[in-house]
Amino acid sequence: MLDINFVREEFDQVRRKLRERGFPMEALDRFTELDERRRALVGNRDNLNATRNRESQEIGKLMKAGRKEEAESRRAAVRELGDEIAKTESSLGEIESDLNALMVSVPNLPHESAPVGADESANREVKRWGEPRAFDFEPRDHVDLGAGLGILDQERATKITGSRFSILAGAGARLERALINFCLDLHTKRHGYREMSPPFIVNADSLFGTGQLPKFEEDLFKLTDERNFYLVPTAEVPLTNIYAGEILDAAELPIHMTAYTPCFRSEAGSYGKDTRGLIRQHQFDKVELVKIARPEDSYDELESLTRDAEAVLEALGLPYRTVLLSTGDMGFSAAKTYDIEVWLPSQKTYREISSCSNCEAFQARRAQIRFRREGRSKPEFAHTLNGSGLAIGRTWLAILENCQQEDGSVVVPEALRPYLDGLGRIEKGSGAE
RNA sequence: GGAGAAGUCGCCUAGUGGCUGAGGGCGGCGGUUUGCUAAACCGCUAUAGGCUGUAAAGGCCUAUCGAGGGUUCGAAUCCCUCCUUCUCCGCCA
Repeated sequence: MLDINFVREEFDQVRRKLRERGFPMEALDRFTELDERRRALVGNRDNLNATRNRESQEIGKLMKAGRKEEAESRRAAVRELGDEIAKTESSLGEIESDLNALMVSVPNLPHESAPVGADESANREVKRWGEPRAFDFEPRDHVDLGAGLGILDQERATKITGSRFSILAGAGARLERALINFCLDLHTKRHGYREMSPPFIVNADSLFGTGQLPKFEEDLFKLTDERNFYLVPTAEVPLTNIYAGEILDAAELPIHMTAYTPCFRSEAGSYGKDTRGLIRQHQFDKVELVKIARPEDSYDELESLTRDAEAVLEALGLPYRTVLLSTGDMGFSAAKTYDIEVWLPSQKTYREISSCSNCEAFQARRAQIRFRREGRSKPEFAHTLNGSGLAIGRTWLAILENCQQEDGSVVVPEALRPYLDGLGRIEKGSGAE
């Protein structure tokens, strides 16, 4: 959510930046009118309340003094005042809910450094690491490799649940678990993040806080439970909301957290996209990085968070590139986003494996995450950041594809072997134990 | 799942309809005193919104006693619903 005072005072700038993002301008047109009417009604209501408070107190005094008739005669007038307050209150309620609906649907403003453009074609590559391997045979994709090794079973998963679910088996399942532990160890031991194990089910308030609700409900799995519970679409939601509604001490910042969770996404509207393999699943694992930082530090924190995610790929020896997303390609809550894309030999292209964003105060304002500087200053909204470090499913398939051998086996990256009892190569039968 | 108790300004607590538009204590901040500490004493002590105003500030008003409704001229206080926590029983990884 944007600061309403900022929207009012810098309306032209807000319009320009939202246009760069592709936000429909018509939606903004009602802002000024709603905002002005709201303030007028609030003033009105407050004055009426003040009068009523005074009158009621008078009545109290009269009662105490035993002047019952006088009190009684005043009572009727105050009752009418009450009706007027109720009327004002109800028109104010309508305006506020309209204004709130507008404010809540407006995406974050892009940072100045984000390339202006309508879609991913305007993204700017900022880094490339590693050389895509030159194969002396035709590389297979991870579906062929995984099925061939008996470590990936999509058909049976479809039987159990449906499409876009999968079963990892034997060494495939162990590889997934190894990747989770590897990522967590790297981020906790080397990068200084605190490991958290949050709920995998969250309430609607939490999803509102990070920006998934109310606009993107169709992307979520909602429980039929009468409580408004949802499966987590990413650990960003529970982690960022840990400090919702709190005022932190400045000395506590920055907070660096990491967590492994499964992620559940309904992938509504993505039918026909990436239907083959593990690229786009309804359930996938992810190790997430979340930071809560002081505003003046948040862009440095974004750089280091992105570095922390890149470090995973470097440790695994997987070639990647990092792109700075354009204004039109960024997510709802982000002010600036780097996507990290891993090289996939089967597709001969880089595919997203991590997305690292600075949300500035956008989420903090929704979730009321504040901090107080030393001394007695007013609480300020913190900045929140998040990034994948990494998406485990996509890392799993990237390893299969990049480390495949002509015979269909897969050489395990050195860094991962301690997590697999020294297993150096996944070949047929190697995961049977 | 059943039975009971409770949720007040960072913490503890007073408060059963109108000097509570929330009192006290602790903690914190500022000050007085002091060779230095300590003690003592004095003052301050939340968040949000509106109006006004400014170099900053300040001033006035409103709302907030777990949340939301209701009764009333007036609700921390009475009524209803919900949430959370605690205790006991049952079940359970």
